Formats: sequence, C-alpha cells, structure tokens
Amino acid sequence: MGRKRLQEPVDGRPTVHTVAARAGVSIASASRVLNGVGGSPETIRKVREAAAEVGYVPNAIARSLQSQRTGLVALAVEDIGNPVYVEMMRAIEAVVAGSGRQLLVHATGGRIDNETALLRRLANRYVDGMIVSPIRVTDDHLAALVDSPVPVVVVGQLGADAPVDNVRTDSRHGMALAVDHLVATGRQRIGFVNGPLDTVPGAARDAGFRAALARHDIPLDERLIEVGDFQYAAGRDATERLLARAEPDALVCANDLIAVGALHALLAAGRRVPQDVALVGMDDTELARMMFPQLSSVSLGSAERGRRAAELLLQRIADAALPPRREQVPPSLSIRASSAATLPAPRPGDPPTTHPFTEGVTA
Amino acid sequence: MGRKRLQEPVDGRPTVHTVAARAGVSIASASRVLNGVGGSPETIRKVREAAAEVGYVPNAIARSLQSQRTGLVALAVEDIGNPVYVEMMRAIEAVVAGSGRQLLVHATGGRIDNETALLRRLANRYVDGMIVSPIRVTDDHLAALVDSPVPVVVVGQLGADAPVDNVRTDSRHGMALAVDHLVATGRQRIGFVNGPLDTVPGAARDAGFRAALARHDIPLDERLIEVGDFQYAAGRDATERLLARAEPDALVCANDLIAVGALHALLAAGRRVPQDVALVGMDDTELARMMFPQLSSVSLGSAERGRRAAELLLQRIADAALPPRREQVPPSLSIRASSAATLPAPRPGDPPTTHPFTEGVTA
DNA sequence: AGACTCCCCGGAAACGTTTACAGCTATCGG
DNA sequence: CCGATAGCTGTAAACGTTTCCGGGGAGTCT
Repeated sequence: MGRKRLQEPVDGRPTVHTVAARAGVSIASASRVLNGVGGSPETIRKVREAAAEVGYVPNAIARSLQSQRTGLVALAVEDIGNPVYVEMMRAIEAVVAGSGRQLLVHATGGRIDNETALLRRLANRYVDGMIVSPIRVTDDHLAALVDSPVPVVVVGQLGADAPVDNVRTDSRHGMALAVDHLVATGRQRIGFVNGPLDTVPGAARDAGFRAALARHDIPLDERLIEVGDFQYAAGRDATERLLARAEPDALVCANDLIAVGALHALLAAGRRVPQDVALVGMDDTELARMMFPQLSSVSLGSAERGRRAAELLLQRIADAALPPRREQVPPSLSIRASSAATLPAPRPGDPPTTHPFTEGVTA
Repeated sequence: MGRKRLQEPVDGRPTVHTVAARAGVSIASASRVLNGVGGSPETIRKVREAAAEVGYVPNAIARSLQSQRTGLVALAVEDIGNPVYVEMMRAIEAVVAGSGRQLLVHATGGRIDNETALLRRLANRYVDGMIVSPIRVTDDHLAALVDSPVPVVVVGQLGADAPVDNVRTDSRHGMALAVDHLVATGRQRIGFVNGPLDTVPGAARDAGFRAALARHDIPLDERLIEVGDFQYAAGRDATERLLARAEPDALVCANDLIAVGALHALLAAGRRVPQDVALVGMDDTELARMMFPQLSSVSLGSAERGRRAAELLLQRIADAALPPRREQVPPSLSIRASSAATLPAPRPGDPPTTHPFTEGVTA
C-alpha cells in the first residue's frame, strides 16, 4: 500500500518497474538496457538477469503511446473468400514487410456498419495506416475515410474529388475487352451475370456491359442479364435462372467466383463450354486457371493495384503532407479455353476434347 | 511555451485537452461527456460542440493503455488462400463479433520467424487474445505461445502436455475414413499426395495413411506416395510425377487444394474421375463442391474447430485462471461424385455422364 | 433552518513506456 | 594538478486517456 507506484500490478505481469527494482537500478536504466542503448556492462548484466528471471515482456501498447507508431498496417476487404483479395493481400504484404511492418486483414462481409466501425476503431491509432477496398460507399463512410487520424488508401472507385489516396482500375473498359473478344469470335447472344447493382463494382460493370453492346450495335435483351451477389452459389443460381428463360451463346461474369458458379450451372444444364456457350470471368484469379475448362478472365490488375496502394500508403506514412494522389491500373484480357474460338468440329456426341484442359496450365 | 501540458500537440490532432480547453471545462468532464457517462446538459452541449468543432477523435492506443483492453482479436494462419482457413475464420468471426470485438487475420506464409515475430508483437497487448493455427511448431514457437501476455488458443496438434488451450481433430482417423471408403468401393492401388512431411499435418496424414493401409493388409507401394506442399500447383505437379511412374486407381490428397491440382493432372493425363481414378480430398471446403466432378472430401470440422477455439478464447479472456483445456472435433467423410461407387457402364468413349455433376449441389 | 442526499465538477493519479535533462565519476590533455 | 570531456545514472516529464476522490451547490426531508 505504498504511495509510490505499485511495483507489481494486480495483473501480476512484470513491468519495467519490476525489473528495475529487482536489478536495483532506475527504470530509465532498465529501459535503456532493454532497448540495447547504453548501460555499463554491470548494469546490462543485472537488468538482463532480472528481466529473464521475472519473464519480462514489454507492453506494446504503452510503447506505441510513447512512440506514436505501432508497426502494424491493416487491410479491410469485403470477403477474404474471394481469391482476388488474397492476391491483393499478398502483393500488399510483400511491400509492407519491406518497411518492417506487419499486415493485418479484416473481412467486413460487406456490412457497412462493420466497415465504418472498423475504420473508427483501427484507424484511431491501432495501426500506422490502412488500405480499404469498399464495395459500397456511403457519405458516412467517406467522412470516416477523409478524417481518419491515420493514413488511408482506397482501392477502388471513389467520388472524383474525394481527398484520399486512391488506386483504381477501369472495370467498364474491362467489360468492353470481354465483349469485344466474344463478338470477335462470333458470339451474338451475350449474357451477363452481375453482382448487386447498388455496389460500386456492380454498377460499373453494368454500365460497361451496356456501353460495350451499344458500341457493337447489339440490341440489349434484358432477359440475358441476371443479378446475384459476388459469390459462387449466387452465380450458379443466377445462371440457372437465366438459362431457364434465354439461350445465350456466351456469358460474361462480374467476377471469377460467379463465373465458376456459371460454369457449374451450364454443365449441369448440358451446355458445353466453350462450344455451346463461351464463358468469360473477371479478376483473373488462380481460380480461373483451376477450372475445366480453364476460364478466360479479365484481369483488373489486382496484385498491381495492391502493390501500388501499399506504396502510396508507405509514402504517406512517411510524409503526411503529400497531396492526395490517384493512380490507375489498366485492365487486360486473358483468353483461355472457356472462350476459345469455336473448336474444329463441335458436333453433339463427340467425346470431350482434352486439349483445352492441358493448354495454358501455369504454375 | 507554457510549462503546462501542450494543448495542441505537434501532430496537430486535437486531444481531450484541446476540447476541454475549448469547452472551458476540465479534461475529466470532457472525458465523461465523450464517454456518455454523466455531465450536466450545459456541459454536454459545450463539450459536444467543442469536440465537433475541432474534429476530435479519441486515441484508441491511449484508451487501451488505460482500460487494458483493445477490443481486437487476432487469428494467425499459414495461408489465407486456402479456403479451409476462410471457413475457420468465418466461424471465429461469428463468435468474436458476439463479444463486441473485431477479428484481424494475419497470414504467416508458413515462415516460422514471421509467426514468432507476430506472436511477440501482437500478443504483447495489441490484441485481447489470439488464435493461431501453426503448421510447424518449434520449441521457440512453443515458448512464445506459452508465455504470451495475452490469451492464446491453438488450433491443431500440439505437444501433449503444453499448457495451452488447444482444439484439435484426428486427421489420422480422417485418413482412415478416406482409405476405408476407397477400399469398400473396390479400389486396390490407392495413391497419396501429401504436403511436406516436416509439418504437423503432413506428418499426421502420412502416419494415418500408412496405418490405414496396414489395417487393410494392403502392401505399401512407395511409388504411390508423392509429396509437394499444400498448394494447388504443387498438388498438380506432384500428381503428374506420380502418374509418370505408377497407375493408381484411387488418390487421397492431404487437402482440397492438392485434390483440385490432382484432378487437373488426372484429366490432363486422360484419366476419368471417378471411373479410372477415384479422388478424395481433405478439409471438405467449398472448393470441393465447386469442382467437376464434385470432390469427395474428409471434413476435419474446421468451422467447428474455429467456433470452439473462439469460445475457449473468450472464456479465457474473461477468466485467465482457467486450467488449460483441450477439445477434439471428430472427422467425417463427405462422399461425392469423384469417388462414387463405380458407375453403371464405364466403357471408354461414352459421353460423359452428367448426373454426378448435378447431384449434391448445395448452396 | 439544519442535516442529509444527490449530482456535478476539477485535480490528480494511473496505465507502462521512452527520453530530455542534469548530476556524478572517472579519464584525459595541457 | 586542474579543467574539460565522456559516459553512466536517476529524476521526472511526456504520450492521451479514464477514473478515484474530495469539494461544493442545489434540492429535499424533518
């Protein structure tokens, strides 16, 4: 019950005071030794010994309060189950590790309250910086991003004038690449399986699809458009609904998960891919290469966007005064078996050809 | 240059002192109002106003130092690209969210130094608790786990007497389920594609496979065993090597990613699945259901293990004095098309049957 | 009117660390 | 032999918050 600071906190864990007392030195000396700066040989020995004896481990929170940094960086995405975010995460992690920091990931599940809460919590100094890739953006959200106490970089479309570092791609152009390719290989009735229209990527892809058709003077048939969410099961179900009312000869999907669902639905309905229906996904993830046939897919440069976002973040952490920057990564199309130009002799009853499966297998 | 505490830190961000000064009240009153506890209507108005004017946002680190909690929980896994960890993460998140905390995930990439560093950093109070699922365990590692200042729960096998909360499964028994099933459906030359033997799960699966064969009096043929790592590409390559030197009529894979790689290799080599080669994966992830044919897989109850681990963690956070506990989740086998009992008339040249693809499609 | 209760407020301590500063000793150069 | 210097040490402040505690004012009950 001394009036001085407690040496042993109720918690029972030793603090720097504990080891200082045990070593018979001041907390300043103890701290210096523990940080490897200064100290006489004798002091070093005593402190090291005391620390080992009591099992001292420094409290990172207290250290951060003092040093104003945590050595942590966070990434918030909607769904870690989507391989596109895994790719992005890997690219970010590689950059972030180079700065001696560690990356933490949070899956928001698309729940907007969750995402805002995370921003409000993590960004309040638990991390040195944050990369977020929101699929829905509200005003509230934007406000939380803008006045975050900690540097934030956004991956994805954002209001044109938001003063936030931003790395984006042009997914409308990406849709154009897919449609152009399908038209060029002779497809006429191109269907589209999209994610929710009230999301930023969903809306952009919808606009891109319609614009691309218009550019080719292909009349729009609403029955060839179906909407689910960005998941596998939704893509499969949406495709089933679409097939029940229309006969597409090609299908564009808003991401690879949906495309895999579409492939499942198409094969289950007895359609051959690509002979009867050509299939193109989006994001160009590893998943596309794991399928049979391998899926064509529009790359939105996710790894590259992640890399750039991480670099922007590190720069801003180093210098908060930088003006807001915006970078753009162009989409590109990877053509694989699922939309190969129609094969030699696609007569019904032929044994399935195997070469589409073996071509383009990559590590 | 006052001798009193700076009202405006160099950083420029307002603190509770800033808003207290501006509102003309003490920091105690300001803090109370900001936390919604007490305060006269007039005080509340003044503080709220001041806070809004200066754009005050509380420093979570300082708050945590005081309150001794962060409201964060971390999960460290080897590879977020593996859907089994995504499932586990979802289950954990559901439980953790119920306690008002948020979950952060870190992918260690199997680098042991990384994992230990993470433990040493995060566990030093950045989070209220931690769930780790290591695939390699060194002494150093174990030591870091045991004397973590923060509660830790381990998912996976651990030395028998380690005083750490632990949720495990019996993957040796899981291998037995797979082998029993294949033997029961008439398979004789059962191959095995495993992950690295120097990992805990790799070693357990290897032992389980050998034991299961022995129990059926099937002589072991080392040419039917191949090792890669736990990834898709490695599974594909390993299967190619295996097929180059042996003729299995069934293949057990150490996880679903490997199984997908094996499926790719089998089809590329012209083998029919399941007619020529039956295929069984492990982990029973969504990926198994996304394939054609859908893959049989041994469930190791990953979601359940995650759920239990999260519950153990929350209990321990609430009461650090609990004795170390150990829980076990039994494996089970999901039989799907890839190992269906041999089909009616598997003559070469038949058009591929479609019903294996449609059966068992689940949301 | 006085005693008691209740509520609000401000000062100060506390969380555990790092670090500026000043005092001390010992060594070295002149 | 004396002053400057270098190296080590301890005291105390600081990081930004929450909370204990005591004082004071207003209201109520007797």
